[in-house]
Amino acid sequence: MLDNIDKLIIEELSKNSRITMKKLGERVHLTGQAAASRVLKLEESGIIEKYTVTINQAKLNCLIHAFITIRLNNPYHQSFLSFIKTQEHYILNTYKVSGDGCYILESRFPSNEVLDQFLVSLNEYANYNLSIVINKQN
Amino acid sequence: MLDNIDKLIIEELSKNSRITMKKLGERVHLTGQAAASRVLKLEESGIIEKYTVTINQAKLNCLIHAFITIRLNNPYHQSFLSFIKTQEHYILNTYKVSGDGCYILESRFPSNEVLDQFLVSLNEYANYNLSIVINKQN
DNA sequence: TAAAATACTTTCATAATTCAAGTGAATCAT
DNA sequence: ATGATTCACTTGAATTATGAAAGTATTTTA
Repeated sequence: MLDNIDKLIIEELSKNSRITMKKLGERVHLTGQAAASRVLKLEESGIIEKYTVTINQAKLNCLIHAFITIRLNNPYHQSFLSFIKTQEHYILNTYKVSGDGCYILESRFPSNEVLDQFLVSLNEYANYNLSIVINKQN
Repeated sequence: MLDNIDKLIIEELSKNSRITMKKLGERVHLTGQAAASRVLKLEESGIIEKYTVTINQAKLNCLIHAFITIRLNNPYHQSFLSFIKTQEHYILNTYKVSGDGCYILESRFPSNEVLDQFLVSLNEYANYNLSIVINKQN
């Protein structure tokens, strides 16, 4: 289904999604038009989901990066999930998981104070386990 | 440092980093040229780190998405970290964390068999705790 | 083996980008 | 206060990329 050229295209777009089709074509030994039509197919097939940007959160004063494992005692998750939706400013990702917890949240906070406030509110809905990121390995 | 227009620009680029500068300008009521020069500044200041693409891993036959919490018994992490580097095909991200574990790995595997093999190898270096993602909440 | 489909190239009109020059407002030194 | 500098922007023009259409060669299908 995906040949080597498609894989190269995905690799190049992962490195820099704003590359022009012409240059992308050069990298994979195709014309810009041929590259563009392959990319269009990758989009239509849903393999390429979206083009996005990675932001240095620390420079935006979101210094605290944390994973929060959630344990819910009751089977009614909706109120917890609704609460999380109100906090979307801080929550990068919410994963429903098997294993130790019910959910894993990936989160960003500008300060310990804000994190503390969040955790106090969170505690009304769930027990949690906090892992603060010290460093992301390259 | 960042005004509202910059925030809007970051938001738009997060939604679609392949937007043309002309259209991006329209969204924030600027000319394409002005939008491009703001984007350039965001890049030079390091706030925009890179433009990338999100890929539907399931469609690439990487069906299993898991978080693995790592506990190391000994203080010599290097052999573990070297091992992880050899497995980069499966490891999306490695975070050093405070809290329950020493590291959190975000990983992708094409099958249970491959995951099993990985865990067997991993066990030579560390104890772990596996959380398989059932679902990512929108 | 003929027809159809696929993946590509070439060509060209259209559109976006980039560069240079110019405007107006805010800041700064005198 | 005022002239100079800087800043963020616009305008205009040359350069470059895109997208559509037509054409080619190879593979697939019936």
